Amino acid sequence: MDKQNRILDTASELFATRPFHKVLLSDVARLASVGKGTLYLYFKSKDDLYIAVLFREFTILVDKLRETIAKMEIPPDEQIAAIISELFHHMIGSKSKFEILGAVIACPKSEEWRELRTEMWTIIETVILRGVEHGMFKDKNPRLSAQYITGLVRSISLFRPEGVEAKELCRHAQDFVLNGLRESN
Amino acid sequence: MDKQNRILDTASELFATRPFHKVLLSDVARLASVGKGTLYLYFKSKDDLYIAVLFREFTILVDKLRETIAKMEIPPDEQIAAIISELFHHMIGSKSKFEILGAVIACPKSEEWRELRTEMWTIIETVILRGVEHGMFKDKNPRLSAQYITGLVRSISLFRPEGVEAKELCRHAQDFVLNGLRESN
Amino acid sequence: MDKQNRILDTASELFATRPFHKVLLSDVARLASVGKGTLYLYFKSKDDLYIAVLFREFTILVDKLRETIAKMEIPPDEQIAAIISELFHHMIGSKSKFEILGAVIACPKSEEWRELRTEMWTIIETVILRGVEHGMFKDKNPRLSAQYITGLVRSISLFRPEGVEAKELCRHAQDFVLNGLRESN
Amino acid sequence: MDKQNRILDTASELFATRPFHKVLLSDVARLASVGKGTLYLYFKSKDDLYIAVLFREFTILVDKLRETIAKMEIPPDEQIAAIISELFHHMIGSKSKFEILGAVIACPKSEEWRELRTEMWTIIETVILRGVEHGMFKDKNPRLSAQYITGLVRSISLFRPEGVEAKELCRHAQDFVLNGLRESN
DNA sequence: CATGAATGAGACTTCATTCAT
DNA sequence: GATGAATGAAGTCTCATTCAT
Repeated sequence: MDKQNRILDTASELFATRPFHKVLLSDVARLASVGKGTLYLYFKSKDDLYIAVLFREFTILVDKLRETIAKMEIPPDEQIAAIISELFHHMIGSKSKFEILGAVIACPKSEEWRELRTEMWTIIETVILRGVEHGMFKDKNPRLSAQYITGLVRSISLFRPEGVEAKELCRHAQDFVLNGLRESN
Repeated sequence: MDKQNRILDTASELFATRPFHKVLLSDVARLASVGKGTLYLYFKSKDDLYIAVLFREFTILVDKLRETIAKMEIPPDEQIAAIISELFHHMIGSKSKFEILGAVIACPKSEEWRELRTEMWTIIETVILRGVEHGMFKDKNPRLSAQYITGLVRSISLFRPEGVEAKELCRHAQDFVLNGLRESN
Repeated sequence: MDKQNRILDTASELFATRPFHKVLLSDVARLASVGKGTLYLYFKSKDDLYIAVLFREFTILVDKLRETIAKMEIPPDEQIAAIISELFHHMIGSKSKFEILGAVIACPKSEEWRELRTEMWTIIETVILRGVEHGMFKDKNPRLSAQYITGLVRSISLFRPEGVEAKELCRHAQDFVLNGLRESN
Repeated sequence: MDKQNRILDTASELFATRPFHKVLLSDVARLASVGKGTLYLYFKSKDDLYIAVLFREFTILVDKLRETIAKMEIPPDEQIAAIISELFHHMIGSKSKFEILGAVIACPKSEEWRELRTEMWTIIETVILRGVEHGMFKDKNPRLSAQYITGLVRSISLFRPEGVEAKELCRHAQDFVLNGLRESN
């Protein structure tokens, strides 16, 4: 793997495990097996590296979501379920990503970021809208619902209750969301 | 006000506005109008102060929730709506709290913390359970639903979509949740 | 006991056990059971307290020596032996005093100090001189020999060799010194 | 000279001239013409630097002694005289070393230290033993006598009496010690 | 007299960043 | 491009000293 990616991987791991100011660039360099100066060949500063890490993490997630939707020709409710499953597993799959995605907040309001975040929600929103068109869902503001989904999944991924199987957890969330979306009466 | 609280207030304000390592203890001291050394009379270290701030912030929220429930003799669904409203306004009321509550994660798993988090969810859970008993809700795992609610509110508070009134935002979230909880057919 | 002496005792103990900058006035106050401000009623500063401690320690030693000589009407060589014994036991009696007496160096060259140190040596010198008058010793510079005695005792008190009885140690030193003093041929 | 030694030299100078807590690392850095952070590349802490300084100082002395003995094929009594002279001049040569050697006490009882101190005394002891073998000295415990010598020299180096030439001072000490060592009757 | 909460100057130390190799 | 020894600005924290009670 090239140096830039070795650095990103290492930094990703570290930023995920501890707060920003506890992540030392010397650690990043050592664990990535590069010289400390090398970091500065690829990233302007520690902040820059941090942003790059967050951006890559987030991009990966959005790409996954996009793929999930793209390759499935199935009804909207099943797609929502699939999205939730995807988000959920992405989160618990690498415990490390929690901190990072939680930190997204801290990110500057650069256009890039807004776009990426927006894209994530738009993907979900689109599915909901299809459901509404099919008369399957009823939602006056699908964009908000899209946000609910991400927030909700984040919550249970982060503070995963003990004694509940991942599968059951995921299923429960799917039911809750679909219930919330469905025309109730 | 006593010094300890002056310090907590100031620190709360600062930790909320900028990342941990950009918060200088000299600033905290100056803005709280106390000597730098005084901070150390009340808190062992910067980390300790940070944790104390988070804890107090969280405690305030849980207290509010507890009160909200206690003083209302109304049906469970309205209580849920009230809780969501409370959470939502608490969050957007002080933009400052976002960062802090988001950071709760970073907190050590001390008993205190687990208890407080658990209590918050238990308060919500209890209301849901009452709804289930009344035949109003249907929920196989109310604890999870409690978590959904907090996660969901967090999400829309943090990334509040433009062009949507707070009231409408809140209302939409209430509908979504109540829909999700209600026996759907 | 009055506060001033409680403070001196405590400080003496602490300054003896650790280097100056590791002795905290808050410790002194706590262990002496007085308020921190009280220290400043009796001593101008930390340095002042330190000097006072050293001075008292040293005064006690010189007083002891003076008494030892005064009450004995015995030959000079036995007096020298007695002095060595006195010094030796004073030192090992309170392990604590080592550090302090070693630190005498640091003391300002105030008259008081010079006088006290001089007096100690003069006491010993006088005994040697008597021995010389009796034809028992031969010494061209008894003041120096007096210094040898104190330095020599200090050395073996501080780095007391293992496996050697105190009594034997003392005896050996006495022999060495007396040998050194005696007209050798 | 390499940076580590520049730092040690500077620190040696400063620690010798003033008490520990009056030695500022910023001064050390400035006088050694290195950055403040550089100090920490070579020494873990201020304490560590201090210990390193003491150790080097002491090592130099012991090396000198060793050389003194090694290159002389002369009778034991002259060797003792040479040792005393060496110790004496080393001490008064750099007034600075007093404080340092006095502080040896404070040093942790690490093996290194014990060994070095032991070696110093062993060097002297060995010479005395040779004297005993030659029937020139009589000493039941040469190790103790070795300690006397160092303590005694320290004493007169530190509190050097006024009006006495260095040469005479040294000579007197040599006589005293040799007298003490010689079979007296 | 006695106290100890409060102070703040300034110490030690860290770590992002640079630059000669 | 790659390195890591060197840097020094700036942070956290300590502790002698003060002063209102």
